[in-house]
Amino acid sequence: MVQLPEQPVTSSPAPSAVPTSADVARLAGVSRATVSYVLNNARAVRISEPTRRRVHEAAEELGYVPHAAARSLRAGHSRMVLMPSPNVPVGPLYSRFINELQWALGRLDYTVVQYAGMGLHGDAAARAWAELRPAAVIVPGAGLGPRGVQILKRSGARAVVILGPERVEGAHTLLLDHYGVGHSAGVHLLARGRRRIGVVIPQEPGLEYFSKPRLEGVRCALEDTGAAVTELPLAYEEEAAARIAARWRSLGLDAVFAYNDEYAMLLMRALQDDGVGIPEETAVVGADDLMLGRLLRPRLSTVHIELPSGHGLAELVDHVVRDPGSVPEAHKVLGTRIVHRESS
Amino acid sequence: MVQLPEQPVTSSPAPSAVPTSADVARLAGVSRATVSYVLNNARAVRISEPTRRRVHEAAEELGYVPHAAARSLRAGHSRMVLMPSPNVPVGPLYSRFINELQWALGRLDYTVVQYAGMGLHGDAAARAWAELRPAAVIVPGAGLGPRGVQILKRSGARAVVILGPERVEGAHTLLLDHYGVGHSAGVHLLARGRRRIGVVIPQEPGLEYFSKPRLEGVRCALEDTGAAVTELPLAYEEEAAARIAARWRSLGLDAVFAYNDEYAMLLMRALQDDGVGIPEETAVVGADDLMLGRLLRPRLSTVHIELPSGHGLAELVDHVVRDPGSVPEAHKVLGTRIVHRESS
DNA sequence: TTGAAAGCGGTACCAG
DNA sequence: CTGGTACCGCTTTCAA
Repeated sequence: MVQLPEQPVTSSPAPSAVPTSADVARLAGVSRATVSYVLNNARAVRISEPTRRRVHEAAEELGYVPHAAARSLRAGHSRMVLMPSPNVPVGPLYSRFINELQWALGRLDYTVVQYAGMGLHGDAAARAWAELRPAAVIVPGAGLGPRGVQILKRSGARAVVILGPERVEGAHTLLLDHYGVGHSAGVHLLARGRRRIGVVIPQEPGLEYFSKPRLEGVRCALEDTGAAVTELPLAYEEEAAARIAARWRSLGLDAVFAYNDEYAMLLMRALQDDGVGIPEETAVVGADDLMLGRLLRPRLSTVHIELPSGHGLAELVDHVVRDPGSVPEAHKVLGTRIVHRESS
Repeated sequence: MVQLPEQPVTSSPAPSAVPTSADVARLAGVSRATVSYVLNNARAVRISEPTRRRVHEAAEELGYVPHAAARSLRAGHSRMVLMPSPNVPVGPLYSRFINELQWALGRLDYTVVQYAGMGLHGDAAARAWAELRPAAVIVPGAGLGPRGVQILKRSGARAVVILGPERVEGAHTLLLDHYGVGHSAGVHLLARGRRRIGVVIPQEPGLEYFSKPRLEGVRCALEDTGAAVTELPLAYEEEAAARIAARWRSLGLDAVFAYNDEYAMLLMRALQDDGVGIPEETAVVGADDLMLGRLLRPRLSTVHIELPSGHGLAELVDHVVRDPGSVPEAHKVLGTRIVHRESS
């Protein structure tokens, strides 16, 4: 057997070439199989201590890092949980939830990956996600239909969990009850004796998925009560708020549901600057129960939203991955409750 | 040639098995090579129109989605940009920047992936990222040293860009000048005639990477001026702020730099509730130039931070990926400037 | 205890 | 114009 001089025997490794397990094997003087056994602590097979050491040293010296794609290709499955990142600005409430979820999934040994889809919609997006062959997909918001779910399932996703406004065939849905948010606010304002209620509609694109059901919830709460709803389009800018405030008295409203606490702060400030008394003249209710609501004067009444715990969702995902069908398309509804402070 | 009855000829496809390009080929009655050519619009090869149609139909019928791992394994490289997601709560400023960056990279045909590392630190984290063989890595914050950079580079990353407080050997660094944020605030308060300056230190874990350099910046600005700094540890809770406010006059401070606008709002509210005059008795300066600062009364002075445009950073990444070395370890410093309003 | 070899799913070269 | 085939890097039987 002739030794081909692929590389000079000097210790300088091939420059700018990514080391593979074969390189490690060569350097350690063993086979690739042995390298795999050692680095994965294979329990089914016993490798002598000197060999283990040589392999580890070789791996260390070369700076070897296994290739995840090759591994999961061979394994036929991965432990990746894919979460398309919403391309709308998300609030602090939601990002805390995401953080918690990621942490909990990490503890269950999943690799959580947020995927920036940029503008892909519906089935095209689903196809792009499916290319990564994730074990599970967690989709926030609307935009994924039954077809998309099927694409994901057919390409190996064991769990598809949707955090959205409505049930989707084939997926486990956690209903985010934005309708209920508006409903709570409406009921509350009604109980406080208000009858002409404004509802802020954010003009920022991407928020309509949330704002429309919230509006609908208010509408529904007021049905057959003699109270009326007025839509108030509002961009998140001081000037826009000032314009609304300037014509406030002509609107003749005695209450406003401001979509969330941040828009509530924006509008409340503009109203106060124009001398509108809160809550005497106009009651204000926000949503999300952020810290800033407690810091306003008067303190802001708000709709507290009970997101599922990231921990709980992580366990749901894990259950479904391990045994799809064991959890029966559980679509839970999430709680909302009014927090009455001083602004209403 | 005998036709083996692998499947009954009924249209029901193999259940619960992920279709591969081989399945598509079989169904279309062509070879895998042809399938690949058709689905990738290979320009070097001309495939007859009828064949193309058959392949597309077969792919459609099976719900075929290519396997990204297999593809990039074969190709030897990917167009993935990996961005470890910071496990500290990020503000709206930063998340807007991230969004913009993801969008811009998407336009350049990169697949942006945010990776939740959960608790992995330094080299271990770098190794976990390297397993995915990304074309580029964008690391926010500190925590990645030269060794980690080398691990990434050795495993094929063409670009490593760090958004952090200090230069790291081997990586392209964009210095986020938190030191400068504090410095701007200090200089401003000094110019307004303040001499005894408090600096809020958030107690939330993970924020020390930002708060320490900001504090240092204030310290440095006051050096040899006879002015003095007092550290004010503060958790993001009303009670904590109230406790500080209660002993405020005993602290004898005439100004405070509140880390950012949110902490500024928290503290300012507590001070006002205790009757401390702002800015007469105590000047308050925040940072980040958030909308909420403009909504406070008095309006909040703040340090505006000039983040790089996501677009610009995306182009930097792209340049480095296409020709590493063409961009000389560019470490740019980001601008800060004071926005003087009413609270100081 | 270790090594040889067969694939996982795609791509791209080379023949036909 | 299309089919055969050799890889990419890794795991995992099966033999030695």
